[in-house]
Amino acid sequence: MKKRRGFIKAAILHLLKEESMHGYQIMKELESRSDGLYSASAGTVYPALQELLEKEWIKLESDLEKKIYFITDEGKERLKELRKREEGDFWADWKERLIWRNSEEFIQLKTAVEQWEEEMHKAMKRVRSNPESAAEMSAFLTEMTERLKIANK
Amino acid sequence: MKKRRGFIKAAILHLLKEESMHGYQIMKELESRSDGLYSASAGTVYPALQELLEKEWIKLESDLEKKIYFITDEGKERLKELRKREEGDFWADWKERLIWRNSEEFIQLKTAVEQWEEEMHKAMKRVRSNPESAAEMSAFLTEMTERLKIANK
DNA sequence: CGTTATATCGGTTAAAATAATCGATATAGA
DNA sequence: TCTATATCGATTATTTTAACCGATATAACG
Repeated sequence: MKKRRGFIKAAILHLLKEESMHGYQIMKELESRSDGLYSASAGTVYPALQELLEKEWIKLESDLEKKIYFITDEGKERLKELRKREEGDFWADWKERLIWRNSEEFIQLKTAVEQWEEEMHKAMKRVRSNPESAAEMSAFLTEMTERLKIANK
Repeated sequence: MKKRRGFIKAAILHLLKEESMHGYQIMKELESRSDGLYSASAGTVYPALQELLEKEWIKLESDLEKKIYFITDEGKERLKELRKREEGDFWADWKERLIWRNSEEFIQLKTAVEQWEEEMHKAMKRVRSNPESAAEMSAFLTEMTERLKIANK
């Protein structure tokens, strides 16, 4: 479950499989399990809870002032299907991804890629209005590709 | 009108503004106006004609064995709106784009970009599984970006 | 005041869906 | 062979969608 879409709903199902919880508790638990690397926003959790309710994968315990959510049998089945599709430990894998995404190395790399792409965009525009520069650009990219190939070995 | 979607329909409207035509004639005219750089496929033209008919931007002349399409007043209005949005000569601009896209320079550049992107994809996977190499990758990209900035001046 | 608890909003981003186009193929008539 | 019409499924590019983010709000309790 590496994709952004649906991840929070999967995470909620995992948590509720362990024990019933308040929405706020879910938010806090996600933050806790990520060692603070992820702050779940209410804007993410509550709509996800709403959708899981509509699907009846989770339900609310009755007659309480505070909303406690629990997982249904249908929700457990869905979760089982998710587990089939993904190997490894859900939480550990997630944390590993978060650690990477919050690392200094990743942040620098991301910035470098963005800057590169911006400059590439300008270069493509330049080539479009000045086609003579295309050959130079091809040569440059070919050289860079070769260097990267060596590094990729 | 640089986008792929809708271009053929705009081109058909332009042609029919000049004179009524058969579908096949439209195909041939497009090929002719591009000096053979573009071969309009029937798979493109006939569905486009069908859609323009449904919108009643064009109509069929009546009682003929062979289908001759002509532009309606509504079609002329739509064409006028298109003209407002784009400066320059429709056909000349198109041909210029085709010449560029069929040029040796463009083809080489496109290949170079594709190969670069493929190698970048591998590099990103490598970094993901070996985060120590991220700093090296960032440095590489930063160097490339600087070189490209100089060329973009 | 901070924490627990619930909720909504609009903008951004990433993913999904859509459909235009391509290229191949077919039929028919001269 | 050329003129003329049409369809198909895969690929590609574009558009649409909606999940998520971050901000904000309300309320109750200690």
